This record gives sequence, structure tokens and C-alpha cells, in this order.
Amino acid sequence: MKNKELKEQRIKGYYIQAAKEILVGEGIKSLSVRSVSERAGYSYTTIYNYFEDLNDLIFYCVQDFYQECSDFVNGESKGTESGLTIIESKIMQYIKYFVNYPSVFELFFIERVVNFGNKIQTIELITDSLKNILQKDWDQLVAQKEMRQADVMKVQHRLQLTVTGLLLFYIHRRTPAEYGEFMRTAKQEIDAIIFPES
Amino acid sequence: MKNKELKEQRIKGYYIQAAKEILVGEGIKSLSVRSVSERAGYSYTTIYNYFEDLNDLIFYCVQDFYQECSDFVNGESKGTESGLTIIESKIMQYIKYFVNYPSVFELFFIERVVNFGNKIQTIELITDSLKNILQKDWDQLVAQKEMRQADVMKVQHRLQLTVTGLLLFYIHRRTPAEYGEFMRTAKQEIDAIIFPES
DNA sequence: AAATAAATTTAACACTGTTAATTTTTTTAA
DNA sequence: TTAAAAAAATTAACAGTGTTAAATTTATTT
Repeated sequence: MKNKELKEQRIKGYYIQAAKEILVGEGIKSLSVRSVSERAGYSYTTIYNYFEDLNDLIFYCVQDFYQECSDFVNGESKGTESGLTIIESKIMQYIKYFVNYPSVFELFFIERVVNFGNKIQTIELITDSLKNILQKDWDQLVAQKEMRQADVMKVQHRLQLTVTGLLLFYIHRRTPAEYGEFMRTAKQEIDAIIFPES
Repeated sequence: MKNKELKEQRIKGYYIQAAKEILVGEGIKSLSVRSVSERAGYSYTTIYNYFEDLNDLIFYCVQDFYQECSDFVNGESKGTESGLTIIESKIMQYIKYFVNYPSVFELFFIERVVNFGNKIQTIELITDSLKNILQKDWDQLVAQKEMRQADVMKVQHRLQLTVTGLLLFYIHRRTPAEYGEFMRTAKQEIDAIIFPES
């Protein structure tokens, strides 16, 4: 009976969609078993027939958001720019995604993750999301011998720390207060990492 | 009647002490109006006679922890080291403090702060805690003309982003998994920022 | 010692996540 | 097509959360 499984997947989709809408619209503080159930159109315990618990549902949202973020960054290929330049503009797109969806940033980097269990892979996927999303571009750079593999790894790590730090202070602590200044300093810091000589 | 005020301060102290013990021992997830009240020796609503709400109490803890962190970093002056070297070892002390008290890191950088109001100064104190705690050392460096003011500010900001990023991934996402590796890469990254030529 | 003020506690409310029992709906078998 | 079995969904309930209002106890003044 694959019909049954299809049905189950559809209903899970209703919950995931409802949860994503609440997360993007009102934030994780408004996401409760009751609120998501109501939006999905079910009573407040039916959800336990389809998800282990609320965290389980949230994990599906995280995977969806990761894909959205990746598409947002890699979607519009800027055409004929050089390697590091296109990487930089992609990093700025990555930053813009989380500025547009601060709840997703919270979900990825702030939210305390309990019940790791079988979700460790997803955790790693999102903590390394910047690296993962740009992996092809970095590989290409190495293949064209524009950078050495070891240097790429160092730069990847440095970018992860700095970009996450930038977003943490801007989204979570409103530092700096102005969007324009934030984007300016963000670009400066990224520049300093990927163009270390200048 | 200053006697009355003294009494009030003492009782507030009981609550703050109880809250700090819970935060350090069991983490913020275990800090509730009921748990802190029980440890302070009062019924579960007496707290509202001394604090606006639970967040108000937490803010007093934050200020205490900030002072503790500052003392931990500046307490043991390493004697006759040169400017940047002593700054680096102090930054490593700063990191060690939060590794020892991960709940304090959460309180400082992770916890969503509602009801800003009159607490904005405290927020700024802790988001700029690394800069604030080392300010004298930086000033001395400028006074001795070992660094220019503008460069100091750039390095301060870079350190803030990197150190917070490092702690976020290590404490919150267990990346890297090993303490030794974490401290090694932390020192590397700090080195790269404060000794940019090498 | 009696009246007043202050401090503390109990009761209650509206939330939260989650489990167990019950009811409704859907599927299978005759 | 109707009866039995299985599945799905719902209601009730529990233990927890923060917070307010009313009741009670304690302390201070007259």
C-alpha cells in the first residue's frame, strides 16, 4: 500500500508547511504544538502520529530551510565573474538570506538542540552550511590551481567564524544598529579573509 | 529607614545567589520562578516583590557574571610580558571562562533578550565584554605608540567576531569535538588577528 | 495590647509538551 | 452491502511554566 505512505507524506507536509509559516512569520517563540496543529488543520495531539515530538518536526523545517538558503545563494549565477569574486558575492547572498529570515538563523545557530540522536548529520549540515553551499566553487578554485587545498580549508573555517559572528551580533544583539553599516563591515571582513594580501 | 533598604538588598542577594547557582549548576533550562524561589527559601511568588519578573533577576546575574569574568581575566597579572602577548593570554583566559561556565556564555550571547528597556547598557556591556575587559591593555598599547588607535579598533572588532564564533560552535554545536583541538585552533585564529604580518 | 502597614503565601489563570483512553473514520472480510 | 478489524483523530488529563489577585501571616507603629 504505497497509497498509505503517500497520504502520510502529504499530512507531514501540511505540518511542515504550517511550522515554516509560523517560524518565518512569528518566530520560534510562537511555534507550539497547539499553534502548528491548528494551522495544519488538526487537533493538538494528532501531530504525534506523524512526528516523534516537536523537535522532530522542527528538524524537517531545518532541512527545508537549508535547501531554500542554498537555492537562494546558488540560484542566480552571476555569469562571468572570477572565482573569488563570485564566492564573495555568494557569501553576501548567504548573509542576506539570514537577514531576511532571522528565525532561520536562530534555528540554525542559536536554538539549543536536544535529542541529537539520528539528527547529528543535519546538525553538521547546517553548522557547515556556508562551506557546504559554496563547496563546488571552492573545489573549482583548487582544480584551477588558484588556491591550495590547505589554504581553502583555513579560509572556509575563518569565514564560518566571522560570518556567523557578524550575523549573531546583528540579528541577535542589533549590533550594528543600521543595516547599511552592517553590510559594509560584513563585506570588509570577508574581503580581509579571502583577499589577505591587500 | 535605611535598615529597610538593607534588608531588601539582602533578600535580593539571596535570589541572585540562588539563580547563579542554578545557572552554573544545571543551566538556564532549569531556572524557573519556582526553582529559584525554593532555593532562595521563599514561596514562588514572593520574588515579584523584589524583581519585576524573571528576566529582571537574570539581568542581575549577568552583571555579576560579567564582573567574575573580568576578574578571572585580569585577576592574575602575568607580570612582565609585552603588550600583545599579555593581551593574547588574556583572551585565552576569556575563552576559558566561558568554556568553564557554558551557561554564562548562553546568557551573554545566546539568550533572547526581551524587555530591553533600561537594560540596554547591560546588553552593550556584555556584547562588548571582550573589548571592555581588555580596554586598559589596548589603551596602553596606543599610549606607547605600538599600535594606532584605528588599527586597535579594527582588531578589537575582529577578535569579537572570531572569539564569539569560536565559542558558539564549540559550546553550542560541539565543533570541534575535542577541547585540545578547540584551544589550539582558537590560539591560531587569535594569533592571525593580532599578529597579522607573520 | 490594638491598629496599621508590610511581607508572604495560597489560589487561580492561561499557557506549554506529552501520554492514555476514547471516539470517529477508514479499510478489510464475509 | 453490511459487520469486524484496523487506523486515525480527538478529548481528557497531567505536570510543568510565568504571572496576577486575594487571603493570610508577620512586623511595625500608635
